[in-house]
Parts: sequence; C-alpha cells; structure tokens
Amino acid sequence: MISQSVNDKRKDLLSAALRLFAENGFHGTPTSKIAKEAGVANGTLFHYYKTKEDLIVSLYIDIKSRMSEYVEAHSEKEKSVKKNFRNQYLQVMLWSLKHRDEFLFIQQFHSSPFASLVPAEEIERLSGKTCEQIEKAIKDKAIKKRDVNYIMTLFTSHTFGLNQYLSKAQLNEKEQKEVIKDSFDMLWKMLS
Amino acid sequence: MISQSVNDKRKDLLSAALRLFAENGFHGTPTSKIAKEAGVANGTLFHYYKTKEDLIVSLYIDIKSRMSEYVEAHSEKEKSVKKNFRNQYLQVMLWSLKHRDEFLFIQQFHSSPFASLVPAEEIERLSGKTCEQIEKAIKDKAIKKRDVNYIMTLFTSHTFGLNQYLSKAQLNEKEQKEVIKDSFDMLWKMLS
DNA sequence: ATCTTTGTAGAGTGATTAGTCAATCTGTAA
DNA sequence: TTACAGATTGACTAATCACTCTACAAAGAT
Repeated sequence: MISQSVNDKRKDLLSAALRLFAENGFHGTPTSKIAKEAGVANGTLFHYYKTKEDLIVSLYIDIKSRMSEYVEAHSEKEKSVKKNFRNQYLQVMLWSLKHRDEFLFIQQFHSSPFASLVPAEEIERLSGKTCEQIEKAIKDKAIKKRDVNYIMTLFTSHTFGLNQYLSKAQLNEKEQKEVIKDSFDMLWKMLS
Repeated sequence: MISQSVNDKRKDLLSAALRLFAENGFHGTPTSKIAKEAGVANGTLFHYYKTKEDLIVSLYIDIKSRMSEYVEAHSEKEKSVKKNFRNQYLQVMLWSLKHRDEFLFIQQFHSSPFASLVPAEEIERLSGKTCEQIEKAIKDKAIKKRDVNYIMTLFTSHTFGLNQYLSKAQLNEKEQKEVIKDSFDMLWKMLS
C-alpha cells in the first residue's frame, strides 16, 4: 500500500526532526540532518514539506494532536467537575513526563516567531475542549468567575512550571506522583 | 571620557540586539543587522563581544540585572512577609509590562540551548535574593513548607503566565492593575 | 615627539544551508 | 505493453552569515 509508505516517511521525518530539534533547537538543526536521520534524501523532505517552517509548524500540530488524543482517551467521564480537572491535569503531566522531547519542543515553539504561524482553526481545534470545560466549571461555580483565557493561561503555565521543576529535580516515580497530586491541590485551591 | 563612549557602544549594541531579537528571534537576526542598527561597523561588534553567543548571554544577564535593580529599588522594607511578596510581585509585573521586548527575550532565552551557558555564579547572583525570601517565608510559616525550587518555579511560571495573558488581552491600565492584584491573591491562596 | 594601547571600520572569507532541479524509479491502470 | 503520476534521489546553487583581517585613527603614557 503506497499511502502507508507515504505516511511512514512523513512520520519518520517528523520524529527525526523532533529528536534533533529537542537537542539542538530549530536553528541548530539543518534540514539535511533531518533528512539523513529520517533515512531519506534531502529532496524528499521538501517533497513532503514545502519549507522548513512548514515542517516545524506541522510538527507542532502533530504533537499537540497526539497529546490531546492521549488525554481524551484516558479521561473517564467522572461526575464531579473537580475530578474531571484533576484527572485531565494528571494525564497531561504523565504524558509530558513520558514525552520529554515533545514537551521541550512545544516550549521552544511557543516562545518563537513560528508560534504565530499556526492557523487559527488549528488553535481552535486544539484548545476548544479545554475552553468548554473551563466555561462549564465556571457555570457550575466549581471555579472562580473569571475570563476563560485568564484561567486557561494560569492553568497552562502552572503545568509548564511543574514540568520544568520535575525535569530538574531528581525524583523517583512515586515522589513525582505525589508532587503532581500536591500541585493539583494547590492549583485547585487557587482557582476555586 | 573614553570609557563613557565605550559603554555607550556596548549599550547601543545590546539594545539594538534586544529590539531585533524580540522581533525576529536569535537566529532570525544576523550580527550584521545588529551592528547596523547600533550604528557601528560589523567588526566593532566582535570587538566588544567575542561571539554572537557571548552577546546573547551578556544581554540576558544585563536584562536580568536591570530587572533586579528595579525591583530592589522599588521594594520598601515592609513588615509582613506577605506584603513583601505582594509588593515584589507587583513590581515584577509592572516592569515586565513596561519592558515588552525584554520579557519576550527572556522567555525565548529560557527555552533555548543558550540557557545552559549562563555561568553558575550569575544564576546564583540573580536568584539568590528570591530564594532567601522564600526560605524566610517558609520559616515564618507564611507559605507552605515545600522545596524552595518547587515554590520558586510555581511563582515564576505564574508570573510568566499572567504576563502572557496581559499581552494578549486588551485591557486599560486600571483593569490591568486589578488583574495583577487579583492574580496575586490567587497565587498567595495557593502558596499559603 | 614617539610609542603603545585601544577603538573602529568594512571589505573579505570560508563554511553552511534552505531550497531546486533534472533524472530515475515504482506502482497502477488502460 | 504502454503510459502516466507520484515518489525519490542527490548533486547543485545562490544566498547568507559568523567571524577575521588589515588599516587607520584617537588617546594616553613617557
């Protein structure tokens, strides 16, 4: 099946790029090395992605989608709003810890000039669910009544911060889980 | 006075670099443009900074120092620990809002491969005060007893998050100040 | 006045890199 | 079998960029 091999090459290119970007940054990584690492010729990269920029943005969307899928798949429809939040928070953290490179990349991406190149529809698609959830939580008076973007930003930056801490601090798995739980309690105390 | 004109050139180079970095990122900004923007020749840049990397790290240290100075200068020695924290938080936020480019640069820098090139002594010098303050607050039981780095990371990322929100949301000065105060109350609720 | 150090300029260099292109290969369908 | 479209290759190019080099100027120092 040809379409399979096409997807394989795309995937190979994205994961090669991810590995190298996480290590050397966008600009420390020439397209030639990405192609080599993916096991394809230089020109092939540009067959699938028109420009390097295109590759970077595509990679961002790919990673975000995979994370959303994971969280979605692991979120049981609990009854209470708080339990929903806690579970989602936990899943995001676990995913991030398992996917170091992905997390590093996203961080880099967010504070780069590429960030503004993500199509508005993709942003909507990727953050829509979380927005709705926050809106619902506000309606149910489970969390403070504030601008949704305000809440979301605090939530997101909290996640990033904790991740940064966990990357540096040398903790075993059990300790990590305790810190994650602890940090959620703190976060919730702040928002409710 | 020659030493004055030397410092001027250094300053010119740093502020030119800052302006361009904030707009185009480190790698989107050639040294030639930095020199031009600063009104000096290409070679002059390399007289003051051995490499581009050297310039970037120096700029980071310069910005951080200036922020620390500002916060230091505007922090009255209040009695209560909480008031101290609030005031410091407020000052950091006000500084960040007044210095858009600086804030953008620091964000970019933190999630770049350059971050690891800051000498340990500088890191200590720049974050020492805050560390001590947190330790004192924990001793006084004003905030939760946790790892200092844990607290500091949550504090920092909260600051970054709020800044990001305020950059995007179009609020007037009064509204901004209210959000800052509100966010401090939330942060404090979380940490105490 | 002469020597030394430091600052400044800007053309030049060698290496690197994103992206192109013409040529070949592969799978499919008539 | 033939024809065609898309996939793949890798040599090539045009541009860019960090950094060097040489020449000269300005300012102290002796």
